[in-house]
Amino acid sequence: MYKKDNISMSVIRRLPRYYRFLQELKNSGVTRISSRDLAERMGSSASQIRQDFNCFGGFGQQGYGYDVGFLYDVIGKILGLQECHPAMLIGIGNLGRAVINHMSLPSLGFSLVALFDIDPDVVGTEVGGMIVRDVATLEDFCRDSDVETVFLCVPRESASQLADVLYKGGIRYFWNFSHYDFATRYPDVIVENVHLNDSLMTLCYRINEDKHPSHVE
Amino acid sequence: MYKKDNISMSVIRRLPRYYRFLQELKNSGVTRISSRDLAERMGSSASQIRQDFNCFGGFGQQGYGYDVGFLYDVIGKILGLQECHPAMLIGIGNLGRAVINHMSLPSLGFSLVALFDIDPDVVGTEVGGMIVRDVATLEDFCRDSDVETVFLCVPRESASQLADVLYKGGIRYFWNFSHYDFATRYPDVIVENVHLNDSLMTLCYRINEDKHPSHVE
DNA sequence: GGACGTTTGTCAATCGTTTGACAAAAATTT
DNA sequence: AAATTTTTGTCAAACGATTGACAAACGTCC
Repeated sequence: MYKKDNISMSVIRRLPRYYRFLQELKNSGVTRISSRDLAERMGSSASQIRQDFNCFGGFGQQGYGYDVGFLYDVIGKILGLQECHPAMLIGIGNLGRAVINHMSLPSLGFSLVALFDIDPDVVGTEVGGMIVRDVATLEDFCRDSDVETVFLCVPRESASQLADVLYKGGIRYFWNFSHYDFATRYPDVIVENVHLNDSLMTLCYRINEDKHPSHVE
Repeated sequence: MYKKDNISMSVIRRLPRYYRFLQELKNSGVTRISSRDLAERMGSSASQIRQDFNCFGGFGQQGYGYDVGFLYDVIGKILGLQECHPAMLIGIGNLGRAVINHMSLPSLGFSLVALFDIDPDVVGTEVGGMIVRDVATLEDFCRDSDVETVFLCVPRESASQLADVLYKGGIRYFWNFSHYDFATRYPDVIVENVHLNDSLMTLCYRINEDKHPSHVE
């Protein structure tokens, strides 16, 4: 597949949203869509949509538009969702369980191969068809497996304690819910942060802005 | 407080991160910091930090830098975290429970005043010191209360069913974990989305990119 | 208190992203 | 089959964000 040299993060972060909208269209039986139509539905611009898709080559046809099913598949391929990156998840609290039980990881390019927790009451129990391991065995597990991805569903302090073990164990890909900053500490890791606090603070700002226009107090 | 006319979202979304780093500095007893120091710790640039802060007025002092405690407080004020926006949360699953039990909402500008779920086994139970209400009573609750904010921890389908009830009930601020798109459907609402799927797909892309440089398959 | 080093606040330059415009290509209509 | 309409792919312009540079202000040292 053709691919522009430098795809910007802005484009990449829009791909999952395109994917979602195309899935919807597909499910509701729509087989073709123009950039203008799609832009209207998504609240973006036709120009941007065409620009984005053309980073990876021309998938459309003049006078016709884009084939919904084809485009959906193409974006899935670009994102690499057919892959199956083995991942481990640490922290079997509510958040960890939400990920384990309510996300379709295989359709997102991952498969969970191990769960860890520190709580003796949780270690040894079954969650999502797997037995939760003791986080004390994490180092061994990292050494003996080829897993490179971790979903980190623990508080900041736990994350800071685990960081070195994970890095030394060869983990390079982090889906990080903690407030621990991996990217600044390890130069060669790839981190995707989900900071619920940050998101909520941003909402707070925007609400205040909405209620008291043009003045910060 | 002074404030530039148009603060860009890029700046706003960096504020919570500044806030977090400043809190750390404060906790470890650091009382002053220069933009250069802070930039180094955060992996950003001194120039950007100064530019960002100066959107809201000059909080630093030449030859000295920034007072950590003061700056921390100022950013808290800018974000409006001293506010206490009443919010309701819908969807008492793992995700909802994670928010209820593990986030310090009062320090993020919110307070939970009502919980809703659709599951008869959950309705009536106590979670986080509150009794879970039946989502069937949502419409009444919206009418009788002045809550304008909802934390939506339900799947897409439930969100689409609730959307109109919420909007008609006067809800205008959404912290949205579902894949339902409020912003494109209601013009005058403020939505802060947390899309776990999108985040994970992005990680998948970046992993593939890392493993097979410069070629998408 | 004067000289020197530090660091901010700010402006301009650079860089990246989004938007607008239009030729070329395909579909559709007549 | 020619004319018209639709729509892409792409290039350039406009816009927005980040970086770099430097004067002015302050702190520190002697």
